[in-house]
Amino acid sequence: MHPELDSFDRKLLAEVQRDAHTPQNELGVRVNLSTAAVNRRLRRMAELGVIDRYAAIVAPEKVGYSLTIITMVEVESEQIDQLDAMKRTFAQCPLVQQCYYLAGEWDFALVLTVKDMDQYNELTRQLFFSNNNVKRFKTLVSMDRVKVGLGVPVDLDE
Amino acid sequence: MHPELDSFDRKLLAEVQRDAHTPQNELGVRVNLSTAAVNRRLRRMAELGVIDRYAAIVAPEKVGYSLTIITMVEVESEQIDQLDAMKRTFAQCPLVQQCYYLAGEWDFALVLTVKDMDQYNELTRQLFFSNNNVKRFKTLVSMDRVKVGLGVPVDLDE
DNA sequence: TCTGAAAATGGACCTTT
DNA sequence: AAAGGTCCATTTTCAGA
Repeated sequence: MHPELDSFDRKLLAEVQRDAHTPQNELGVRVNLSTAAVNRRLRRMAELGVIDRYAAIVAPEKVGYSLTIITMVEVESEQIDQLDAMKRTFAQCPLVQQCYYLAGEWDFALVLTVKDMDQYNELTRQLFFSNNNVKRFKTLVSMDRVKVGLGVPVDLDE
Repeated sequence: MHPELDSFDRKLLAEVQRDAHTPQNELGVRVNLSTAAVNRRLRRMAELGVIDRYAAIVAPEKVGYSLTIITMVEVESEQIDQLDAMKRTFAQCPLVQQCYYLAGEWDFALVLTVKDMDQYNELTRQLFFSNNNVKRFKTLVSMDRVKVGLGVPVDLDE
């Protein structure tokens, strides 16, 4: 089902999720592999899509986006095309960092980065009030981004 | 307050958040700067902490973590040391991708990646049931990761 | 795994504003 | 001074034997 990843691959994944700028020879000494082997394995995992991409992680507060907000959204209609339209709207908005479509009471959870409450207020009009498929929404203000990342666990044993 | 970022810096940030593997000479032609200037600016932003780090983004479903769950947690006591202990617990758990400490009804929102419901069930025991500072928690199952990222908007104008 | 070529990074130095 | 550009040394990546 999944591509075969052996224990070397998984160790590499763990390293490279933490810091993608570690040179491959250094990775080699850490996982006990030659530079070339590291290179081949990383390339392979990128081709397989296991490694989706490499990205710079920017500290939001350093660029003026110091407010993180989580918004729960309930929709009026769950018709596919309505939902798809909403998903597209949310996905396209640069202030929406993350959007999950949920089972249960709430239909969407959004993680938003904004400069301040004013900006959130405006966003609120744009995304929710002016969208007549939004039945209600609930705003949760983050006081502390305790842990933020996209790290996927890798089972180093097994 | 924030470090000064001019329009070149912001363009670079946008590029590099999307794909950190673009070579600096290519970045140079895109933003109209020499390779050396690109290099200096990226390094400076890394030193300033604007660029927190570079990371490989792994596709969770490709490594067997195909379930994303959002859990809301309400605590019993909001004493600082109790809270800190919880924050540490959550932050340390590899299955916890993200953890936000919230104002209002719920105290924490967690974004979790797990293999399946069994694993979530077990995690639930470990993190919530066996923690007597957890008053209650609510599980929201994600059916679609509509948008997932840590991208911070950069104001290309201004 | 080793070796070497090609590419990318990063520093020195000079020039422009 | 502050920042850009060019050129060069070093480091890193990556393919072939």
